[in-house]
Amino acid sequence: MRVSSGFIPTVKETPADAVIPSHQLMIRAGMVRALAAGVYAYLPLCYRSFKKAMEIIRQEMDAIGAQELHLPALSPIELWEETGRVKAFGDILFHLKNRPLVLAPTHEEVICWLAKNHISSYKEMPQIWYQIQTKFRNEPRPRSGVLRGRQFIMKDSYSLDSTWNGLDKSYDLHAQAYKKIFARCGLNFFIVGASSGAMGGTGSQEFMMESNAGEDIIAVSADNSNAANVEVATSRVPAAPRDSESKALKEVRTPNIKTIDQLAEFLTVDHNRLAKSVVYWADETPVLVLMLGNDELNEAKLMTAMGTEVRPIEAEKLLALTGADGGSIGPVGLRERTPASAKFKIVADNRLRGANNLISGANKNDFHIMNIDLERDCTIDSYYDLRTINPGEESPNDTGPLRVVKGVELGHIFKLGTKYADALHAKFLDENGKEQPIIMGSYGIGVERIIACHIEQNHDENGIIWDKSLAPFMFHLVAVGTKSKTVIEASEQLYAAMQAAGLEVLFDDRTDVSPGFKFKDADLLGMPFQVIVGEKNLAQGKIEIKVRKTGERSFVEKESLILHLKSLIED
RNA sequence: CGGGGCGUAGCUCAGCCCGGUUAGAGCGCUUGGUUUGGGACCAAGAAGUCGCAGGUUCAAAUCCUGUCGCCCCGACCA
Repeated sequence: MRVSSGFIPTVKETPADAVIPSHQLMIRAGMVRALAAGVYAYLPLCYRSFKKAMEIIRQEMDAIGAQELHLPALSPIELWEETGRVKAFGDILFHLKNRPLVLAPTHEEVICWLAKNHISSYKEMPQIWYQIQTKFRNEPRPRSGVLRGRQFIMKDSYSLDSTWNGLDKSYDLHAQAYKKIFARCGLNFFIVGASSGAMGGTGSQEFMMESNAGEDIIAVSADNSNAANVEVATSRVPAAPRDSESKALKEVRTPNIKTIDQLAEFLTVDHNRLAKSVVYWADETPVLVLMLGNDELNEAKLMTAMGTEVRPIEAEKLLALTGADGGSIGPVGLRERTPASAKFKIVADNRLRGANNLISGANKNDFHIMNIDLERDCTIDSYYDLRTINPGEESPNDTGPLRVVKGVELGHIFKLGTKYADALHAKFLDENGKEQPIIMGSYGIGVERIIACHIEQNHDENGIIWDKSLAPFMFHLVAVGTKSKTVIEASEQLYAAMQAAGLEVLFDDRTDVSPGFKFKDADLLGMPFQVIVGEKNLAQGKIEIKVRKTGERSFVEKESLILHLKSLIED
């Protein structure tokens, strides 16, 4: 491809609307243009990279015996009514105005329809079907360039099995394939256990990449072997100590003490003697939550523990119920002094299980109670893991200290089970002639996210730095000094020779821009190797090669250039 | 859905508060000339219903109302 006649609209200035590096660079490098919020045109350079990523995906999917197919984007809304997903997706689902059709946000229903009509025996399974297609979701807030769009390219595959063991096998095949795919794309990823959300099903894992542009917060061990969403993450932290002797309760005056730190200092005690109280509503029930020291309550964990939505109690309401303000609440005597109708629940974090000689609020402003024994002096309804982990704490499987990072979800694999087959009556006859629902799995990868994440991870102040696996072109041939006939001739010859040798080359043959302009563009576009043809080097029979990633330059004899370039690809 | 910001030339933006020449700059584009190893220079040009609709006014890019679009934060996110 020649730059002079190609469509690569680069821009010097950083576009105002783009905030994250990948978005800025994809616009500056002439890869994408936004047509509407969350809707992008993928220009030639971009699409070449997409095709690279898709080809890697295809190879690895084919390798596990998956079969590629192509499904309609339009599907009858009736199909989605049957699985209850018109309601589940809500506003995310794009509806058509003049036909009872929807734009598919994913394809479980269509796969299930196919399976229902054509899979009737256990002998016909397992099957793995996949598609690499555009999906449509009316995201309430598209953002971060192509990372969250209203239409996007997704590799989605679906497994059909006759047994639960079969599903496990199909699922594991995908997990293995995904590891290979992301590794081949040069991405650092980690795997986190995930909730299945509205997809339903019995298990799922996410493939995440660490990135500041990410929307998920993940705790990951130093060696990336252990990762979990902070909403469920745990760490190794010691429990509060239990002394052999529980001392007698004692009320102490603690004037103007508002925080745990102030309290620890005022009473000169360690944090692990302090039980912090926070009060929430779980539906209409007030819940006193005890946390050790300065441990932060994790609302998502509380929600899971309570099995319902939770929200912090209002300050006035708390005062009205207990007669004390937030800083002075505690478990001792709480139920006695609050109206029975309130039905106060008291729960505590696991770190406090059975602890004694604790200090907590006295339910009286400016007073605390010392030497509380949670077993002797109050009734804890339940203990749960409720704390938010902190960076630096030891990971639960002893694989080093945890980091807390933002992550982008690159892929997600689900064991769906029989939810869809049940709803759409996709059944088969098993070995005993008994009718059973088909057991499904579904497995997605975001193609745009592979490219955008790669750019997020591989760029500098000058532009993109492509990995060889995803680069639109392996080589960027730059003719410097296009007034010189020798340069023009030599670069044209090289271009032809490189193409003949099957090398992917972008040829900057422009005669109307300065060398500096070409160099800036070459760095911006970020092909792995720049092959620079200049008059001075040419006079000595040499061609210059610049490695984009390192900036390292070398000079190669013109005659041996093609061989040399081939060796560069091999490394 | 809550909060904030922005819509003026292809791009980045000034002008708006405080209404009043013919609406500007830089980049890009066209033509001619000079340049050519890190986003060159000179000259001459083309390019805008100031997002849209209504209102106030002798007069609106500027003030008011509505509306549409875009970005950011939050909520949400198979």
